[in-house]
Amino acid sequence: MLSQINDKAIVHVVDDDASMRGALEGLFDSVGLDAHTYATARDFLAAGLADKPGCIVIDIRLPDMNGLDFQAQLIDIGVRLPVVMMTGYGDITMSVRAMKRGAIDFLPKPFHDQDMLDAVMAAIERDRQRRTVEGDISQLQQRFGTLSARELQVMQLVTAGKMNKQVANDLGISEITVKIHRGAAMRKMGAKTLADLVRMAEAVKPKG
Amino acid sequence: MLSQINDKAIVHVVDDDASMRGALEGLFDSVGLDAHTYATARDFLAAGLADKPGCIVIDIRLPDMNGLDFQAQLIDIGVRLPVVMMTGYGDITMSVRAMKRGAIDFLPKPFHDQDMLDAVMAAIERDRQRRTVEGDISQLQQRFGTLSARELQVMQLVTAGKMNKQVANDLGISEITVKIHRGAAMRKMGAKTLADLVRMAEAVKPKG
DNA sequence: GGGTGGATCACACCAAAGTATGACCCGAAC
DNA sequence: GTTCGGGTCATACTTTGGTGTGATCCACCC
Repeated sequence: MLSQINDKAIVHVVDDDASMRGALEGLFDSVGLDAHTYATARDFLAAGLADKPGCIVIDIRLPDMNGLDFQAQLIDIGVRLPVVMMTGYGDITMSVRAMKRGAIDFLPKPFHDQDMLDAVMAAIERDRQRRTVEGDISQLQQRFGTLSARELQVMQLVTAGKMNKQVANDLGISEITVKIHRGAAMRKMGAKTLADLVRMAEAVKPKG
Repeated sequence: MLSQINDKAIVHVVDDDASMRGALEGLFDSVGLDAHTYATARDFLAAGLADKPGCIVIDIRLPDMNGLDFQAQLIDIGVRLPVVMMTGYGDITMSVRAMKRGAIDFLPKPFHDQDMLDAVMAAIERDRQRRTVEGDISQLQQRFGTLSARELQVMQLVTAGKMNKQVANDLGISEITVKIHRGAAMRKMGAKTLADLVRMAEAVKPKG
């Protein structure tokens, strides 16, 4: 799970045109990128590699599904791989829709190899950064998971700025018990100071 | 400065076509939006309204400047108004470039009135949200400005999790002096608790 | 030259935080 | 039924935090 961050990035190419698949595979190989190709959206999903680091290059015209719909579906099912769209017959409306949904680039065919490489490199970099940030947060969330119900309550009130006695009052328990839970929360979270704990609480909160 | 947040949003329309300017002005008026129109990029800049809330609708073809270059220039000179591009002859490459630079939408002419209104409404909302967030931060930064050099140093070390005696050691002063600066910083920043102060420090830091 | 504000520090005192020891209750798991 | 973890609490103690009073020094400004 955490090792994914160090996995080598994979470039997934989804295009019904076999010659294009071959050309792109050769292009990515030539710069040392690991490329997987698929003729259909279904093939990509069946491969089960959607959680690994990398990005996905999608042609607008696919046998089983419109490329834009595929992009939307990926978002729906939680696949966060950055998308590079390409097409031979697209129009402005399509490109704008893809970009609004967060596509890294939208390349009309024929494109220059370098443009595709630039887009893919940017996509991989974005994916890497996202995984780094989310990895840190999931690590924190994991630690949060080790907190007991009481410890979590106490921690929330403490990081909100309340004093031990206020927390005790709010929870209907004694101050000494609050201190115990507070200390336990600090230990479990790996926070050496209250400032650390506050930052941890802030980092996890906005996520959801 | 802060009152801008409550100012009414202005929709700036930059298009060399007088009939289009008139049509858009009528469209925006019809939904209660305050519209200003300009024939050239220069005219817009001369109006000096770039800091007020709102958004800007730009035609790709302008007399004095390409619309994409205008968009890039706005970014360069720090105008953060959300951009809606429109064009009668654009291609995919243009639309992608505009979207990569953060345009809200890119509408080929002729467009449906509703599409333009949707884009402008989304642009105004984004502008509003940005101003809200940045307003909060600038308010904090203003308070930071009232801190003396020592108070700022102490606050930074304190929010980093150091104890008063550690801060005293780091700065080569006595602990009692640290307490005084610390208390002054709390008062000036309007922080009732250390947790508040930590959050303020966090909110200002990532901005830069 | 007197006023202002920043920085420094001491002394004293109280409030709050943090820790250790020991204890009890309870439910779930073995 | 015994063990284990969570939750509860008390007593006692030390360390930090926070405030007030009073004071000195210095730079700057009118």
